[in-house]
Amino acid sequence: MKPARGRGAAHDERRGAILEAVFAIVDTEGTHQVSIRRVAEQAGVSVGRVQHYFPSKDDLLTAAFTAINDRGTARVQARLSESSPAEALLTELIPATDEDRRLFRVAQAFETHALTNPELAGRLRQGYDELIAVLTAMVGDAAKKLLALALGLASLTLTGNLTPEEARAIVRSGIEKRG
Amino acid sequence: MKPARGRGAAHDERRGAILEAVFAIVDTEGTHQVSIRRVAEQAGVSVGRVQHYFPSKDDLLTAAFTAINDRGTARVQARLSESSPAEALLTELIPATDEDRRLFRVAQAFETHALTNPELAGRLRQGYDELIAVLTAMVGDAAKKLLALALGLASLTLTGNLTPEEARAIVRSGIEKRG
DNA sequence: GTCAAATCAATGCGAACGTCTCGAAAAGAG
DNA sequence: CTCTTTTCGAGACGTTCGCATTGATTTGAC
Repeated sequence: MKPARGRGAAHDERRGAILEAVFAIVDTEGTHQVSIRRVAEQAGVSVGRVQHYFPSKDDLLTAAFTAINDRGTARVQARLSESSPAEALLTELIPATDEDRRLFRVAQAFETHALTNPELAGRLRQGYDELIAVLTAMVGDAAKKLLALALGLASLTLTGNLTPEEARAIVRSGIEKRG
Repeated sequence: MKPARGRGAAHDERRGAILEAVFAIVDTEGTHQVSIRRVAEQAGVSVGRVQHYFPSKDDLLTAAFTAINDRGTARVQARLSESSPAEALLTELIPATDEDRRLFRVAQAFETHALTNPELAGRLRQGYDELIAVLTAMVGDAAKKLLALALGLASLTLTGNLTPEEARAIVRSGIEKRG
């Protein structure tokens, strides 16, 4: 019936593989190149399978946006038990490895996309609000300022104007001055 | 001959009108909706005219990117003669009016687009480097930090997590602490 | 005036697009 | 086993895309 679907795991696996293909395309070729056919080709599956798991292109893009958002918040949540939470949290917002760069580039692409989509815009804003709330509990009124600093540093790191090391050093200096 | 083109002014005027149509579409519907036909419709001209002024879609998008970049730097340059240049410069990086929001949304869209286009990426990086150089002459080593702060605040303003007033107040506080 | 260049509307082409339908596998329930 | 449901590959549909071509009109140089 409803909860049948194979063994259950295969379902999520195949869904995830399709979303991975979306991320790969967005990262290397930009959101413009995302099409059902192109995604199917990248994932090495048929168009029919993509349509089965994501009935419309909008469903596909929305799911991809959600997955990226979840991955980002998971990344942040994983740092909340650290000894120095604020610093760990903020440095986690700076892309360091190539894999990080991929995640951030894709995230930025979807964030831009979300600005012209009311539903996604709402979720985007809510995600940042939650992050601000968590940070405020740690560092008080400086939360928004530190978050903005980290976001700006991440952006300048993606463009190549800053190295990840520079960016993280600046984040740390920002916390020390006004933790 | 070459420099003939009507009275000269008409040429640039019509070119500019087409680019304005691109901006309007990017702002309200996103970069995905930009097509030759859609731009022509938005501008109220024929497809042929658009093709005449911009032989390929890539030419059109590159010209739009350049125009947005120039508009942004012009905005910044206009502030360089102020009494308190650093603050004026940085607050100029925060969108306040609806017109500002439009400019920044379009700029962010093109910036994201540039991340997957080597040529545009180079120009984007160079633009920020020049801005960093100007700021460094004003406030020293704090330049990168302040620029990142302003960029992050602009981003959070676009998402609606901050009001322009909040953002500008935070920029000012950042300059005072470590001008 | 002549004439070449610039301008631009109209139209067609091939490709790619999102979506739908149909039927065949595959798999779990009974 | 049978049967129902899920899975999904193959193909066609109508639309829209970027781009090229064609020819008419306008324009400035002379």
